[in-house]
Amino acid sequence: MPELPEVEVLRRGLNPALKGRRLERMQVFNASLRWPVSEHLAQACQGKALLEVSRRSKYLLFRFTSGTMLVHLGMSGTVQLIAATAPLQKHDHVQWEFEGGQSLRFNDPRRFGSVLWLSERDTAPALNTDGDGVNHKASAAGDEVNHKASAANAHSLGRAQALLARLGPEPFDEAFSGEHLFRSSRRRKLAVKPWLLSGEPVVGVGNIYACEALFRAGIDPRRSAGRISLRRYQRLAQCIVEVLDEAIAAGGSTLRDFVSSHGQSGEFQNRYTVYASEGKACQRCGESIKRFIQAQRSSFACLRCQR
DNA sequence: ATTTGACCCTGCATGC
DNA sequence: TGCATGCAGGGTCAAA
Repeated sequence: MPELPEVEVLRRGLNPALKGRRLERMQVFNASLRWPVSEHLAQACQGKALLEVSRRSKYLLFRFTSGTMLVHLGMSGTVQLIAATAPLQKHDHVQWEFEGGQSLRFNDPRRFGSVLWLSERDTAPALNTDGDGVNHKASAAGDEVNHKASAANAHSLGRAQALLARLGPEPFDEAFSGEHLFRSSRRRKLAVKPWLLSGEPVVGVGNIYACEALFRAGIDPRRSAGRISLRRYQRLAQCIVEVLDEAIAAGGSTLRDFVSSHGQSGEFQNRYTVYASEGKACQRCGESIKRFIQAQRSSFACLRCQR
């Protein structure tokens, strides 16, 4: 479901409702997500005030006074504001009850999502993931009963840090530009579309918006990243920002199940030019839109307009 | 060092 | 109606 625009729409909906409120209780109904939800997570954030909901890439970051909770929605995850007493739905896995009766629920049929914790100490500085990973492997190998719980906790902690440490620039940051795309792509043979999806040159761009941005920029998704000119990358960078901006303004894309924190559907799916449009006429030239597979993902393009 | 393909899991649409 | 198949917005990981 969620690429950057959808996650950003959620973030914007959550802040007015939850910012500044104390978290009274966190309940885990099903801990088996992408990684097990740490048993210590609830204990770490309960009773703390939520300072702000922010976003990095496709991760929602709930900044508490004591640390940060990271929520990733995977393919099918949603978070919804709801009354704490509302009946549980199928695939509701986690609930956070805030003061004043406002609650947030995490629902995810496919369970590709994750809920992880970063303690205050590790939140701000420390991008020192190397030493971290080694330590946790060592302690997990030791595996005494006494240390089991803390090792599991430390592991999920290192996990969150590692996820954030590897990310490329945000598309709306100054660090992101055509020059950046051009420089970081030299000698890369990988096709430009899977390269964009890798999160290395830019984060938050998923399958839909990669297809749409490449169409706007007139670039064939199959072209090697290293064989695209600076001029064309400048255009692409601009198109990526444009597409994401427009999608956020439209409330995101609702293909199956995406809804905002208040249950609103997005509208951007009505403005796709190529995504999910196989066989339709290209809006620019009338040629039939083609679908093909790259890195196990569907790509859509007009092969006359995109070179 | 890059790049690939298998895999994580459920739900839905399609065709037989 | 049931059943098998293929597909889906995310990402990790081992192996080539």
